Amino acid sequence: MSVKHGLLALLERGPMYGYQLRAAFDSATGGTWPLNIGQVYTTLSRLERDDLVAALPENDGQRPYEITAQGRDEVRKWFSTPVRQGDRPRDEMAIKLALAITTPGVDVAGVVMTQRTATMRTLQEYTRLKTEPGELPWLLVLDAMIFQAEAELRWLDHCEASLVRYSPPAVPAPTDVEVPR
Amino acid sequence: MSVKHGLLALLERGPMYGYQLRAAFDSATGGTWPLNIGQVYTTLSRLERDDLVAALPENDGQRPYEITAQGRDEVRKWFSTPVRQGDRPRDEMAIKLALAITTPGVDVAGVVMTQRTATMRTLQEYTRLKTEPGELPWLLVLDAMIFQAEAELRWLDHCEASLVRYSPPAVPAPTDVEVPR
DNA sequence: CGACACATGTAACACGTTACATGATTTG
DNA sequence: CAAATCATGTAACGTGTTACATGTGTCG
Repeated sequence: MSVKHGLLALLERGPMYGYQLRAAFDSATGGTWPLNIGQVYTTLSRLERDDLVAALPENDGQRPYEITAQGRDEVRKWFSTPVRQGDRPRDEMAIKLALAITTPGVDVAGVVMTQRTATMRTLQEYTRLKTEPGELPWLLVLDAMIFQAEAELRWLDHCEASLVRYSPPAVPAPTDVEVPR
Repeated sequence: MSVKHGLLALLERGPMYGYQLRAAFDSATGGTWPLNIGQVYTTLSRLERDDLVAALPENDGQRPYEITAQGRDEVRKWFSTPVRQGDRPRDEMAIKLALAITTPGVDVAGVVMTQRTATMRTLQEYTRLKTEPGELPWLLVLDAMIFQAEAELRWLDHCEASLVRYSPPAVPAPTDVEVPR
């Protein structure tokens, strides 16, 4: 529902057409989740169908939309309702790890390490982006991504530690035992 | 793709039928993202179509599926490939906040506060669940949720602080100024 | 002119959710 | 027997992605 409500919120600033909406969305979120132009049009059609936006007369090949009263209601509701845990999509990494543990023949530590490397790289890229100038909304989005990536790293480390405790190494550490010869 | 790959990974333990798969998935993830039974069947059909699983002969009204060699390949690939930032769904809260800032007439601090309360409650529930016994996979999933919620809380506080700096209160704090009477 | 950006749209597909229909088995 | 649980499946819908088709305007 992020795209639907996002476009709707953008239209509260005034009528806009598809391309403008995409540009505005991408700019507000700093291009973190670039919007496919095709989806803008399909979403606008659905919003129009539900009477949340209305098409204005075509002009110069451009087809601006304006938000309706019902659309404004929807936006107000969106902003005043928190995102609940149940609304969120499944956390793929959490699922992957949970299943990796109980799937025979999977190198769980490897899975953790691979993800750690990838997330680390992502975090570095975000940190680099932080040094560049930007508007407040985009800076906060960036911070959200950074906080999230840091949390994932902490979690991965925590998992690594738990796994060691859970399944001690199959091959014991070498000791000073007499070897028959 | 979490469901598709999740079911596939479960089938590596041995053939299972729909109901078993749902139970196994829910148990592994501690019921955090309960699986709709309808989706299990539609997903199984698609997996069968793609030759990642094969249906075994029906028995007692139960229709178990077994994973194919191609399916095993897919699972191996899933476990050895990290979840990239671009794979993740859009962060609805981040989008909401970014747009709230630039949408006229929105009480941004209110949006932050509402979310903070909701996330706080969620975190408390997770902390309570932590005190109950559980298997390692589910405990780690729970930890992932906790780390995530904590990160969101930190982010929300960070946003609140940034917003104060960005737009100082319209009504200045009361001072000891002479009031005409 | 040719390439590129702007602009709109459609079709097909993947994934996920909900609701519904159907039947077998178990249990109070 | 009636209700609940187990078990399978289908249909319809919502959301999102990709690819494709089409046309206009601008600029080197």
